[in-house]
Amino acid sequence: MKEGPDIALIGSLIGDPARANMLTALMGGRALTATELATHAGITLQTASSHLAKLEAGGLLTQRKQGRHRYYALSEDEVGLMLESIMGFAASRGLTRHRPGPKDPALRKARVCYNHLAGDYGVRMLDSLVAARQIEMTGDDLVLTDAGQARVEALGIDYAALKKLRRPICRTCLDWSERRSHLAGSLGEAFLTLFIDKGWARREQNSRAIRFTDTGEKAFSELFPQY
Amino acid sequence: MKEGPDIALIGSLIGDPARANMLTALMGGRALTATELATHAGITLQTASSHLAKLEAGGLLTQRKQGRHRYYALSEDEVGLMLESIMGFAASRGLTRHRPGPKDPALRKARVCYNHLAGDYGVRMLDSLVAARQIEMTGDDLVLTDAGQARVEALGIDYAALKKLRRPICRTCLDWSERRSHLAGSLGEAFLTLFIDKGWARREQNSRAIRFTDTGEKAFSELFPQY
DNA sequence: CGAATGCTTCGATTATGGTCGAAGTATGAA
DNA sequence: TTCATACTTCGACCATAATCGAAGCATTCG
Repeated sequence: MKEGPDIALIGSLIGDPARANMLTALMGGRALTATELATHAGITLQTASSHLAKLEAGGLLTQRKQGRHRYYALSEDEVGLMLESIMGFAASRGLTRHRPGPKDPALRKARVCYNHLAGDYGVRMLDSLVAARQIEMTGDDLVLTDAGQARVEALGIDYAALKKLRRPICRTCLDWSERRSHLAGSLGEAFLTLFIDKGWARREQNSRAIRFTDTGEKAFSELFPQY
Repeated sequence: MKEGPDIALIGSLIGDPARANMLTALMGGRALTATELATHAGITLQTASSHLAKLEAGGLLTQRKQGRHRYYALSEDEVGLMLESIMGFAASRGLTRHRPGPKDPALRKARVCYNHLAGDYGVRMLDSLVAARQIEMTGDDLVLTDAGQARVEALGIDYAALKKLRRPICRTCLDWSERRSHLAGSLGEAFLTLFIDKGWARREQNSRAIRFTDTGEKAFSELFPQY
């Protein structure tokens, strides 16, 4: 007669208002930091940390460590579907909810992320490289293909030198504004350096923004077309 | 920034182990009494009553008063779908659950329910009448059609006499074993009386069981074919 | 190397709510 | 009417867990 406690566990995870707000925020499909999620839930960072640990232990969330940030996202499509069905039923009996507002618009286009390009341009660059089969992306792992290596060398990047470094050449980095992956690692740094060296882009003062010149814009669009 | 609390409410309802066990038991699609649900949950009747009131207030359950019993069932298809998605996710990370065992086999086939036929035969009878468009069933309301009225009179039931009574002619009654509706009301009583008068069936001693004779079985199958 | 930021862990407080005993209500049976 | 069954309500107890302050760890920046 002993009934399994599993659906109760999932329910109780969703049942706390703070966690429910976090999950709702993550339903947008973008990864969020612990601090952001704490704000969404209206609780302190300590409490949020506890909740996030529970959600992760319950399999609802996955965590990506990114520098001193921790980005949380829904772990599987199934989690989203489950939440959607609950939200659908809940919506059918009352309360509506509103979407969180947009973010700072200035840095969304292009900015430096430690040492590589991030923002819309960063995401577009990686997307384009993957679409052109110059980088293979399986999950979070990036591998430069032979075609990619040739392309990189043709651009004047010293690939052999990159290989000698202990740092990974290709890494994914979760984008602050786009919340999708862009290219990090030594190759990502090399690309940004290239853009700046060529005079296509330059860093803003007292900001992480990257400003592309007109010729830079044009060259970037030719190098990394959008499909 | 105030996020709606609705999915948290639903989650917390599902999140309690006792309530989760009740909901799981109801996922079989059959209505269950408060006492049965208390047993499934492993709690006392008082506690179960409190839980059931909450689940009903949350819109997950509906209640049907039937004599001194209260039958509870999932309120909508959407509830079942929601629970199914949660169970699917929960199952994908661990515990399995087992189905509750079968019930007393003796009375399942046919028995008297106060004054009318219940059990498998009772359910089959109503199903057949509805399928033949002699009774229209909208929700819990039953209406005898013109064709149904003619059929009833052809069988020798005094429909005019039934109409004079204050009792409702057609009523649904939730079946103890089948947990689906069968025909109650004065017409239900008239049918059972007819079966007994014709010698097709008789009541068992000290039991609520109804035993059909061979000719009764045959006549019943002809009168109420299964589609 | 500090200093600052992002997050976790620990510990204590507090409150929500699950639980059951006892008593009360409603329905059916005798 | 009286008794039995099915269920609800009330009240009190108790355990779980949500919360936050303070301290600790990890990472980046200057």
